[in-house]
Amino acid sequence: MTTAPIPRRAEPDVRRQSLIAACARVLAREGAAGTSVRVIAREAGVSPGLITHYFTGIEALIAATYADVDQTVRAAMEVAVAAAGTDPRARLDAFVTASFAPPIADRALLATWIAFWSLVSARADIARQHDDQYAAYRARLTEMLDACGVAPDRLRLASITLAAVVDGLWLELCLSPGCFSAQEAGVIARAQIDSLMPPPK
Amino acid sequence: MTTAPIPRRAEPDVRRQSLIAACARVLAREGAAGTSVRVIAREAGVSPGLITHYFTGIEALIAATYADVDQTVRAAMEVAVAAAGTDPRARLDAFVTASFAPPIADRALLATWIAFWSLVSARADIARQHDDQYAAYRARLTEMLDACGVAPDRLRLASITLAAVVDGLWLELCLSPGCFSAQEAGVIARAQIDSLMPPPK
DNA sequence: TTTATTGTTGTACGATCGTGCAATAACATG
DNA sequence: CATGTTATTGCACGATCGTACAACAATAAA
Repeated sequence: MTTAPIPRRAEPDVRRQSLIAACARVLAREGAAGTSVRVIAREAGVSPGLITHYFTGIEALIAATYADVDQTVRAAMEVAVAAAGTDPRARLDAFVTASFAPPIADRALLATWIAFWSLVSARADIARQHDDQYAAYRARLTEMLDACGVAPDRLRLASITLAAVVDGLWLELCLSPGCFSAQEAGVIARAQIDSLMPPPK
Repeated sequence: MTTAPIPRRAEPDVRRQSLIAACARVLAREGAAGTSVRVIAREAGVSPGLITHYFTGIEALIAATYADVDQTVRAAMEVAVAAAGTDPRARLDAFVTASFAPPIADRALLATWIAFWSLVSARADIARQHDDQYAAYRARLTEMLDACGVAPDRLRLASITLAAVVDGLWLELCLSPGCFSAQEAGVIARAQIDSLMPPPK
């Protein structure tokens, strides 16, 4: 978890990434209320001024952190899907199962998500970023449901349904880990997929 | 939405409630980042010191606001259920349908929810309050599923499933209102209930 | 080695934060 | 009207906030 010490003078991309990682760590540890420029800078081992140098402000840093987390999640998902082989149903199962396992079901990730959500209501550009990322997520689900033979006129509601189930389970799994297990969440989500499948002929 | 002007000296319960309402309004308008003691006080038309007089701190006020919102939601739910008559399935349908209509599906409510969630990771007492309130919510769902004849050994997963679907739909409906409609959410949730029902004999 | 470039530091600024506390004002009781 | 109670105010305090900017330091080019 601890990052390797970064040389005093780092390449912009490396430093940028280290600031994003530090922001995610602070959000997870302190919560959104305790996340400030100075705390993040200390966490990253740099001076506070450097954050202003790389980002317009702290909200831009949170937005960038959210985008980064989103990309991490997406990559982990695709790895799980690729490992499941070529059967469309097996790939869809792997997709939802991965949603409840590390590194996706993680308190640190949730903290970033929540901090980002808290900006959606007040800032239009953040709201659009959320719309875009969520649309891409549902589009991916739609693709996989289509490959499983779900009828085209049912695709829209089916993807919304599956996204809602997975999100609801993921959220509660992170917020109240003692309530039910990741295994149970997987069972529920796969049963949900069953009920969305076209009837066998 | 605007509250009637409160007499300079109010009964403690009335004043307390007006501070909670002001906190909810500020959370909805400014987001969690812009919610401070002074802003809430100005919104409520009182001096900043009064908030310290009624609450231990701003986090206690947010926790109280969350508890109040939870109670409002619960009351609205029960009204909808009672209006649905005595048929268990009709009552359950009314329960989930009400989740996607005002005053439950509301941006102001969501803002309070998110602000509260952002405190869960960092504060143990807040985490327990969340656990308790969510357990009560699922217990109510379990009751209604039981009344519909769901087998006892399926009750646990069934209630978790339905709670996840409703939560996921509610969350996305509030965050991205343009993505799908409340009517569509209702259709999805009722279809979910269908698939949880015991097979007709 | 000298020069140019630029990542990085450190600090200072004004604003706002949450909180504590004495003073004030409204109401109940006599 | 006088008196006690308490809701409420208004301000001051120290801390922390986000940001700006001049100085510094590390690297590449000449």
